[in-house]
Amino acid sequence: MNKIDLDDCPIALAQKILGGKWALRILYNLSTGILRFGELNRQMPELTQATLTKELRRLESFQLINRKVYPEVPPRVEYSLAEMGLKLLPVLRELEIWGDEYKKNTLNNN
Amino acid sequence: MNKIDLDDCPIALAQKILGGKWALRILYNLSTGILRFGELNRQMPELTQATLTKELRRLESFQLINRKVYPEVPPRVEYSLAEMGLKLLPVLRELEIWGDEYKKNTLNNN
DNA sequence: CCGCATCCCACTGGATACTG
DNA sequence: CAGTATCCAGTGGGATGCGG
Repeated sequence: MNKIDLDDCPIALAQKILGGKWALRILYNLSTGILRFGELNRQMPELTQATLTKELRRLESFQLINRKVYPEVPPRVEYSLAEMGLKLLPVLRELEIWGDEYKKNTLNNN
Repeated sequence: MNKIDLDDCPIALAQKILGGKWALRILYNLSTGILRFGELNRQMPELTQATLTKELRRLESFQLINRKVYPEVPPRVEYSLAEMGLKLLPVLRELEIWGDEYKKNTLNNN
């Protein structure tokens, strides 16, 4: 039933995958390079481990990020952008520009 | 408390404003030009009048779209992109490209 | 250190009916 | 035609505690 949307509208697909509250933030953080779980969490202290884990798994299932586990003790897990995640960089850049501009334009209004 | 995010991270701001389930779809439809309420609704039959109204009001409050009411009978209301909405066009274009690409790359995998 | 399981709440957004 | 009003369900995401 929602296959119709996804076929017709790439934006609907994008919204479905990138929607959520954290997806873009996570990808944005990863755009600077590989990060470990704890590092990601420290850059976004507002979300809990549980939520971060869920989001990472979701993004992984959509093949936007890679998850590399090192069989060590203590464990180490590194996240990085996968191919489709890398292709999202132009979007993130434009979005960043827009967000900055928006803040400037609404400083006096809000 | 979330002012911290908004100051630090333009992406968080963008996600807050553009999040939702329909924001990007609506803006995407309006990117082709001015549309009346009914036309918008026809292009997205999956959402109800009530939901569409709410989203339009929200986007208007963020100054992404303009709402022009014609004092006629039957009433006519036209929606168009406002300044900050127009500045979102590059994002929408990149997102569209990405969505199309994503579909291609996942045809055999899904 | 990294993450899973469980529980739970708030809020988004949908259904439906009515109106100028 | 373009809404409002009301009510309600689903789910996204947070809190907490345990485990390898």
